[in-house]
Amino acid sequence: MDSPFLKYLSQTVHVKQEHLPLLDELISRRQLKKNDVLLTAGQVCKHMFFVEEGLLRLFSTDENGKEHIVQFASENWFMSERGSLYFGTPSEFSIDVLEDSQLVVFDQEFIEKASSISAEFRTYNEYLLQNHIRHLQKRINLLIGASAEQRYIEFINLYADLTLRIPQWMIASYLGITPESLSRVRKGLSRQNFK
Amino acid sequence: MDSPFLKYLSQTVHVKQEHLPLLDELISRRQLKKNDVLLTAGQVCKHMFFVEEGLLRLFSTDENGKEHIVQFASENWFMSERGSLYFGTPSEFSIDVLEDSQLVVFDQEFIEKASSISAEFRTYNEYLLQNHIRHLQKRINLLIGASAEQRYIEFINLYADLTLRIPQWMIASYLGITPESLSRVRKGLSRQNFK
DNA sequence: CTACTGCATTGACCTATGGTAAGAAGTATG
DNA sequence: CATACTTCTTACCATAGGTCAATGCAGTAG
Repeated sequence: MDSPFLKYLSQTVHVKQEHLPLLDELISRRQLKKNDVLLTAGQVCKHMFFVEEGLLRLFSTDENGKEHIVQFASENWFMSERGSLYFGTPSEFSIDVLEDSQLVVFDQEFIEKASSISAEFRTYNEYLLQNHIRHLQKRINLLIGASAEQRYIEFINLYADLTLRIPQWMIASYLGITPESLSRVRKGLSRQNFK
Repeated sequence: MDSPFLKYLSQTVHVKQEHLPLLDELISRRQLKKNDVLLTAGQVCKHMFFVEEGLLRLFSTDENGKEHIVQFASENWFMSERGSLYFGTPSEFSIDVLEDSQLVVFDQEFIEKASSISAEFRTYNEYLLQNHIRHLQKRINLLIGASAEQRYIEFINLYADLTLRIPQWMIASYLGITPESLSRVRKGLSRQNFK
């Protein structure tokens, strides 16, 4: 009964003990394998996921079939295509599984119910939205103003743990460059005794 | 009494008539001139602005003194550095005035009070956050996956009105390219009979 | 009218990053 | 163990976009 999600709700979201069982009733869990697909572009996203264990990615596929990674989510992160979930419109993005994963699954209705049950949950949900905006804005600022090398350095500072779990070509995709370019960037950094 | 802001609250946010005077009491207005500065990077952002008339921009300045524009706001748009406003941390970004403007000014406390006075306001505020995220994500997707030309075409489709009011070098800055490059992109498009 | 200022354009040249192809190393699979 | 696959790297060339400098063209202050 002491799942990572309940622990997170209790310790991080500060949901009161008495409310935990009420929320626990409303969620379900899924066990997924590497390469499983959770959302395909064109579908409406009906769920939000909380990663208890594993790793997910949110990405788009362009007209040439190239994938562009918008977001990763590992342990204790939420993942969804919020635009599609909230507005009920088809998603431009897909979500799939990079490592065998254990997920908590819920929907928009859960968020509303949980917000009315627990004021702390409501507050935390707004915190998540605000934080997400801050993060995306910072990333845009890097994309319009910084070199591939600077962006890579930012990435490994921010996601040191993920850097080891994610193949480099996916990091390149997240940074908006090709795997070959990232390889060259890394070579350049290693020549400068970086790391 | 029929200010653009109250009209917006009533018609777009769907705040009830009886709540309008309560909210109106809590705001103030400012009249600003082109080039006035509303927020300087390094300061904590204390306000959110609603543009009744005029045009604002949110931008960063990099170590070489180059400006990178993150966002514009014209009539009936809200502008703030939400990260700094919500978290109380110093802003990486600045806000200034591109055209003589009339603004409604309020703070985070207003948002909370207004949310408790008017359920419609609370709902709309969450809508704004969700919409902002959707918009930023889309922009990131373009920055990591699309050419300067594609991004420019997206921009003028989305902001046809602004395209005429904003100097091209600022549009270039928003797109993450130089003014010279934008000029060449435009030349290329005109050769293809674009527009 | 003249001078000044800011913006857009253009050309010549340069640099960062992309495209392609190949090989090396590691890892999964039968 | 053998094979196939994925990832990473490297080399070579191509290209988008950056840099710098010059020009032209308003708008506007004197």
